[in-house]
Amino acid sequence: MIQSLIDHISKYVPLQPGDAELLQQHILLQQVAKKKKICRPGNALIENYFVIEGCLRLYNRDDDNKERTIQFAMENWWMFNPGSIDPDTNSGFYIDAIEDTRLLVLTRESWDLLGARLPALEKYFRIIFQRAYNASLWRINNIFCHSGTERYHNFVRCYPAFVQRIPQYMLASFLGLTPEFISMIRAKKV
Amino acid sequence: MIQSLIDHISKYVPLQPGDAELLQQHILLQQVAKKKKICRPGNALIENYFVIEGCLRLYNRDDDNKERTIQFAMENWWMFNPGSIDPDTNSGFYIDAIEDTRLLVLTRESWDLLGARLPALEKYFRIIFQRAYNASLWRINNIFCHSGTERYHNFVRCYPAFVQRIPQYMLASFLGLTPEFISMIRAKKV
DNA sequence: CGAAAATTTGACATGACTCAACTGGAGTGG
DNA sequence: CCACTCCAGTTGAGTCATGTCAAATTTTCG
Repeated sequence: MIQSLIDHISKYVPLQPGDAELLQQHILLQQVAKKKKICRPGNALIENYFVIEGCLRLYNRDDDNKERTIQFAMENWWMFNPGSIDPDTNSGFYIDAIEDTRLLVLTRESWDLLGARLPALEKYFRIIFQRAYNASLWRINNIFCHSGTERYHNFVRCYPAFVQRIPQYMLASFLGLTPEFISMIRAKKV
Repeated sequence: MIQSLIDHISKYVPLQPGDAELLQQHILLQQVAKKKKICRPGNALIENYFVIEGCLRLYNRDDDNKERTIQFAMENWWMFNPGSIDPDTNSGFYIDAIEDTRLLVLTRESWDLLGARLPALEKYFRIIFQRAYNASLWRINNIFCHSGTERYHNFVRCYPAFVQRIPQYMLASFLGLTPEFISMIRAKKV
C-alpha cells in the first residue's frame, strides 16, 4: 500500500489534497522474493526503494569476492542506491531482499517529474537525505571509536529486533567483522 | 565573497534574478583563525558552513579523549554539523579550522526562511545531501574493504593536495589509524 | 632562541582474521 | 516423509596487521 509512504512523507512535510493521487500514479508496488536481487553493479537504471514490508540489503563484493553489507532497510525505510563512483566503470552495489519483501519503486524519471510538480517532495527528500547523511557520519564515528566487540554489543542493544531477522554473516559484514568472530563474541569468549 | 556560493548553487539548480540578493541578506561571511573552534558538542545552535577559503574539520573525542576526525571541508565544500543523536545528551561534534578560513554561515533560521522563499534551494540541498550520503556509503565500503595501508595510499593518490594541507595526525584519525602507523607506512616499512 | 607540538622509531602486545574441520538445521527431490 | 545436500554457524590453532607506550627527533611558532 502506498499509504505507508504517504504517512511517512506527511511526518515531514504537509501534503495537499491530490498529491497522494499524483504519487500513486508514478510509484510502483513491487514484490520481491527472498534472496532475489533487484539491482547489481553497472545497472544504468537508478531506482530507489521504499520498503512496505520485509527487508532489503545493499552490498557489494571486495577484492576477494566476499560480500560486504553496507546498509539494511526495513519497513518504512528508504533504500537508495548510491550508484557508481565512476560512471565509466562497472563499480556499484547490489541490492537484494533478505526476506520476501513488498516495496515501492521510485524511478529516476518519476523522481524528476514528481520533484517538479510537488516542491514539498524536494524538501521531504532533502530531510531524508540529511538525516541519512548525519546517521552515516555517526556510523563512521562509531566504527573508529569502538572495537568490533563493542560494535556488536551496541548493535544488539539498539536493534534487538533486527538481529532476529538478519543472518549472522550479513550482520558480521555490516559491522566490519567476520562471522567467526561474531560467533566467538556470542559464545562470550570475548 | 558570496559569489562562490552562488556559483556553486548555479551548478545544480537555476537561480532567478534577485535570488542572489536574498541569499546575501541571510548569509554571513565569517573569518576563523587557524585552530579556532566554531562549534562543540551540545551546542544548541546548529549552523552550516560553506568554505570560501581555508579548511575545516569535524571531529569528536572517543572514550579515551582522543580526537577522531570524521570529515574535512575545503574550498567550495559544505560542512554540515550532524548534531547530537540524542538531543538530551551532550553528544555531538566539534568543528574547527585547520587553516585561517573564510566561510559563509547559514543559520537554522535563515535556512528555514530561505527554503520557504526559494524552492530551488531545497532541491539544491537535496542534491548536496544525496551526494554527501552516497559518498559516505562509499567511504564505509572503503573502510571495510581495504586495509589501513591501502586506505592511506588511496587517499594520497586521490587527494595529493589535501595531504599537504592536513596534519598527519588528523589524517590518521580520519582514516582510522594511529599517527605512528602512518609514520611507519611512509617510511615504507609497510 | 626556546618551548610546545608533531612526527618518527622501535619493542612489545593484542584484537581480529584465516583456515580448516565440525555441527546442526533447512530445503529439496525421490 | 525420509535421506541427502548445502548453507549457516561454531570451534580452535596459528598468524598478522595495527595498536600501545615510551623515548628520540624534528618542526612550528611565539
